[in-house]
Amino acid sequence: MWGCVMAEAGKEAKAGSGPRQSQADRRARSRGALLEAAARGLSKYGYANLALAQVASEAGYTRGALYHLFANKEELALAVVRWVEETWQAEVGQLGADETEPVEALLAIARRHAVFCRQEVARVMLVLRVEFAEREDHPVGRALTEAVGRVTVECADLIAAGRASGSIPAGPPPTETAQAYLATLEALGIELAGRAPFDVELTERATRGVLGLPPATATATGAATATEESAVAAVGDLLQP
Amino acid sequence: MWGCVMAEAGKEAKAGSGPRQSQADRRARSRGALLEAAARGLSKYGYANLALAQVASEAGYTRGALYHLFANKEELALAVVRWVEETWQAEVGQLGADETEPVEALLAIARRHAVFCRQEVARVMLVLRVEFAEREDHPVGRALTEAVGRVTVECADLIAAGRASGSIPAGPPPTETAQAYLATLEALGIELAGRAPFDVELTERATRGVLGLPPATATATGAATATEESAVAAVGDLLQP
DNA sequence: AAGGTAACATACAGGCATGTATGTATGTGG
DNA sequence: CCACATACATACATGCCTGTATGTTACCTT
Repeated sequence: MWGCVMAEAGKEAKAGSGPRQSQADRRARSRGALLEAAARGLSKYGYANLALAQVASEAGYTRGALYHLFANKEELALAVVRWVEETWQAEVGQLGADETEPVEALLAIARRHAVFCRQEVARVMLVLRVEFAEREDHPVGRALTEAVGRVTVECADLIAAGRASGSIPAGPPPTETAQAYLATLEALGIELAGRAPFDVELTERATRGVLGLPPATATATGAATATEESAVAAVGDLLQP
Repeated sequence: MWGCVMAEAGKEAKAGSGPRQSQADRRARSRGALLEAAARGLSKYGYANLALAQVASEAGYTRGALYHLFANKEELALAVVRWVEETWQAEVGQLGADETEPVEALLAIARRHAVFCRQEVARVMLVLRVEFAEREDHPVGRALTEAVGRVTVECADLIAAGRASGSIPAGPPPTETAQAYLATLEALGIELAGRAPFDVELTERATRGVLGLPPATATATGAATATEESAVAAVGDLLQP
């Protein structure tokens, strides 16, 4: 939902479409441009190193606009976190409910996540999580741990269901396995971002390993990724660097 | 070599052993205590959020001592990076040369790395790498990319050798596979730190997956980890939190 | 034991970024 | 068309942290 707003919110959108525009439009455009610039800045420099003057500048504004749209630096970061979380949930996490088989859901999430990470904004969550992992006193840290906690529970449930149905072999407790699954996803997504098509391939390999599944046969892998690739191609177009 | 110095360099070491101590001893102790405090601080707060006053305070000194032992904040961080890298190489990476079989070397490295990560200082590399990944203009960023690059080459060579000998199945290029292998190690080490024994178990699972190996049989895993555990137990004692 | 030097502690100066207060232009409603 | 609110820009105040300069204590040499 936010994606479309963000996608068209660029530098030229400010003075481009016409001299007459409603206040709500101006506000939405400005907010979107600033959010996107903040997301890029956060993924590049992290929270502490992020200078709000540069964020506003890259969005085509000054700090005045930023402090008019967001209460402070913290609120800006929280808004970015919420936006990325919603986008991820809509583009990737949703598959957890769609697929009927838990194993297929977990593998589909893994593949889509790898594609999702081809956008540079995917780094935001990792960067902030690393920066605030040991600092849960900070509101941003709390928001992140809560967000990750929700996803972890979903994946743990999928793992437990898969084990109950026999499609996933036994192993460490579901929570720890889910944490390992998500950590692997995150790390590989970042590390191999843009190195298509190996990002998807290696992500699936690692995922299968964590879940205790044997390596996929060449034909099965090819078919699965091929069908996923086409369905997933549009994800990368939401935010083109 | 540095490890022993660091291990005995605590707050009480300053005034404990006796009023008479050589200048070199004082310098080494102070440097060690400051390095350890800096490593803890970096892993908790990152580089930008690290206040040198707090580092010095936690080590039992003031900023004056710190600036006497290290030229500036940057040099301090670089010293921490070098120290962690040397420690890792001695305790974990060395296995790459010891083991004769490439596969066994890679799996041994993975297991030992999981144990290595039970120390909180292991987070330092990840934290700094995330903070400086997109900023190679910074000397700390360069030092990190160089350090990671060296390890990546070693692992890529091991993977290539294993594939040549047939013990590792074919897959993505050795460099990308090595990157995925190391990223997985790093992420799981951090995420599962302290969750023994699942950290080792899940790390080995993910590693086998990345390399394209089938899941280890229960007996093989137990035996391997059992022998490793005993040989590796001492590693965690180098720096007890 | 006394001068000298190294190991620190304390005090001072400067920069950079956040947050706020004020000013200006553009849309909005009667 | 005019009062008003909203969207922004500019200017100011504040705080924290780095880096340096100076002072004090402990050790080393002869």
